[in-house]
This record gives sequence, structure tokens and C-alpha cells, in this order.
Amino acid sequence: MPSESELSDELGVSRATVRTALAKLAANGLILRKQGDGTYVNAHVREASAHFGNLWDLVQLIEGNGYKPSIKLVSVSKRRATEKEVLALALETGEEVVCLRRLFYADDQPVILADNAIPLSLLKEPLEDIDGNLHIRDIFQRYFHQKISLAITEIRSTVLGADAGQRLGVESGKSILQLQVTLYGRNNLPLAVGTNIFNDAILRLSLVQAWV
Amino acid sequence: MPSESELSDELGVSRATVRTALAKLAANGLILRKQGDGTYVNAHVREASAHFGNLWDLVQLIEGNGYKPSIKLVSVSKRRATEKEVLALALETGEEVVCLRRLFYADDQPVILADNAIPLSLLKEPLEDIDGNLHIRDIFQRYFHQKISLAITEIRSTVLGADAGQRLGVESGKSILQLQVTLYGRNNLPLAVGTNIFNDAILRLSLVQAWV
DNA sequence: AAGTGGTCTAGACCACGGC
DNA sequence: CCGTGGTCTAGACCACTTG
Repeated sequence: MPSESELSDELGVSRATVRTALAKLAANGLILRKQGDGTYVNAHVREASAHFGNLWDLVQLIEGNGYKPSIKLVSVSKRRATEKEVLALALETGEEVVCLRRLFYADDQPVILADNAIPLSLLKEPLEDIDGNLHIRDIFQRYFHQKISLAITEIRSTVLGADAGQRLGVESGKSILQLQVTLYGRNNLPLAVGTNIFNDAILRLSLVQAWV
Repeated sequence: MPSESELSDELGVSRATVRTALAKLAANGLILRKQGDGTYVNAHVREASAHFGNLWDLVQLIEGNGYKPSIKLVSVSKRRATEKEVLALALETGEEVVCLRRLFYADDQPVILADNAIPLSLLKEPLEDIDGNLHIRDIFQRYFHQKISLAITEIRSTVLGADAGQRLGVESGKSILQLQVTLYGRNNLPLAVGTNIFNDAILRLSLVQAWV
């Protein structure tokens, strides 16, 4: 790529401005910077599906694999929080959670079964209004009036159960990926916990890391 | 945290300098920045094991789980590259690769079985000299005179084979994580492909993503 | 309204890599 | 040696959040 000074001349901005822009690209692994040498575009990025560590953004994950993503709501309900959920979501025992079960498709093929539990106390709109086909980001914005600011994803290997197997159209008993996600809001409080059963026979889960 | 202006005053540096420092922390999810509000330390980071997307750095991964890491060389040899390796490493058919098989321990418990294949043509020192207990970064620096600049890791779920099961002290047939890593050098050419069998019953593989 | 982080300028010097 | 990116300064204004 052109050097920083060339870019700042051509674009009519200061070098500092060019640098902050390039820094963002570099942070996502899109370009590689080498002191004393130059800046290069990262030709290997296309090989990865989750460029920016967006493990929790299932829509992007499917797109990154070159498929057209779509979401289908399986069920929405409310129930008492389990002990695990009480712990993870910082609830009082006996509090209720909203349960979203959704199925993600890649080109009309089911690939991810996503279960989410969200504290009922955060819900700002009627439960029945929830449009389960939306992006999780928009669901939180619209019905919970919350913004997601942090996600922690734990990746596990597990054996596919009968129920999930049927939903995904895969014989149960197979080895499959499980992404356990905890989402946090702007106030640093937990918004949701989720379990995503991920058919890694169809979708690749690959990450880039650019070295300093 | 103190505001940028406070920090720049206290530390006697310009605000721009403070900003670049904070930007690095934010990129790794260690702090959260909110325009119009302030900068906050991310208390949830400690829940993650691989903060910086370092999926290929197994030593850091083990440390992140709170264990003391150690490496034991199982075998080092050379052989013809497989077809897959020819493709992934951009070799000619029939070229040879150096094969490193290593076992990673967490507090003296085997947790990761790592197989690496590196083009023999890159080797700059005698094969026998290789110290398999070193960090992969140092192995490349010392014996191949190469620096790792990019890594792409693909995460899969698989069934544990008999051989790997024995090495890891786990009964074979279990569901387990497989990390397939491709390392690239400064010149953007592939340095190595690796398959890491990862016992996720002991080690957690968790990642943070800070939202913008 | 006051304070925060986000963006930007126009300079300067340093550390590194390739030739 | 020269050009590259890395670091740094001392200002300025804007966008946003909170009280």
C-alpha cells in the first residue's frame, strides 16, 4: 500500500489521521504493517470466517462462510431462571427469564440452534411483540432498550443431543461445537446467556490473528 | 478510570500519547471506553482465557486458564508432505516437511497434543538441534530464522482417536476440540500447518470481544 | 452546562528494514 | 543511506452523556 505520508498528501489529511484509520484496519487483520518496510494488505483474511472476533454474531459468521443467513424463531417463552442463569445473570433466586430459541440458516440449511435467556426484568415491551427473526443486537435495542458492549464466548466440543440433532437435521450422537455466550450491556451488567449449537460440518469457525 | 486529560497531566505526556496507550488496552478488551461518559476497566476480562485472539499461542492459553504450562517434545522427524500440506504450505509435490509432535501440560497434566508440519526448505539449522520444548515463536526464530506475522485458526469438534487419547490420558471416542492453525511469516508465505488436539474438559477456550 | 471521549492538524524525532 | 512505520507534542473542535 502507499506509505502514510503519501496517503496523507493524496487525501489531504494529516498523517495522524491516516494512522488512526490504518490502525483500525490493522486491528482487524485486514492489513499488515511492518516498521521500516511498509503496509501490506492481508491476502489471507478471506480464508477466515470470523475476522473481528465476532463469535457471538452468528449472522456475520454465516455470511463470512459465504452463505445467505436467515433466522427462524422456534419459540419464545418465560420461565424461572435456572441456578446457572441466576449466577451468570446476577439475578435473585426465583426471578424469571425470557427464553428465545432460534434456528439460523445458511442458504436455507439449518446450521445453528441458538438458545438465549434474558432477565425478564430488563424487558421493556410486551413479550408477544418480540420479533425473533431480528439480529440479536436489534432485539436488545428494540425490546430491552439496551446496547451490547461486551461478549465472552466459550467454545466447547460436545455430543449432539436428540432434540438439537433433529432441529439441525443431523443424526444425534455426532461431535459438534457449542458456543456459550454471555453478553454484557453498557453498564457492565450481564444481559443474556446463550448456548449455540454450531454445525461445524457445514460452517467453518476460523479466526485471524495478526501479529504485532 | 481517570479521564484522558487527567492522565496526560499526571503522567506529563500529551493527550495523544495517552490515547494511543488506551486504544491498545481497549483493542484487547481490557478497558471499555464510552464517549461522553468515561473509561472503565473491564472486570469481565478475567473470565476469558484467550484475550487477544491468541488461539495459536498454546502457552498463553494454558496460562490464561491459571495453570503452569510446560512443553514436552514427543518426536521430531522429516517426511514427504501430504497433499493437504503441499496445498496449504505452497510446496512442490514431493517436497519434505519437518514434523514436530509436542505435548503441552497444564500443571503436569497433559492437555494439548500439537502436531506441526514445516517445510524442510525453511530449516536453517540441523534437524537434530531443534529444542522441542521452546515456544513455537522461538523455534521459528532460532532454527528457521523466521518471524510469525499472522495466524489463522480453524476450530472444529472431533472425536478423540486412540493414539491422541492415550497421549492425553483420556478415553478415546470422546468429543474434543481440534484447532487447525496455519502460520504465516513476514513475507506472507505459509510457515507451518498444525493440528492441536485440545482437551476442553480441562482447559476452557474463551474469548472476549469488546463492542465499539 | 460541563466534562467525557472521538477526531484532527502540523509539526518533530526515533527504530527499523531494505538496498 | 533512505524511506518506512512508531512515538510524541500542543494545540483545536466536535459528538456524546450526565447531572
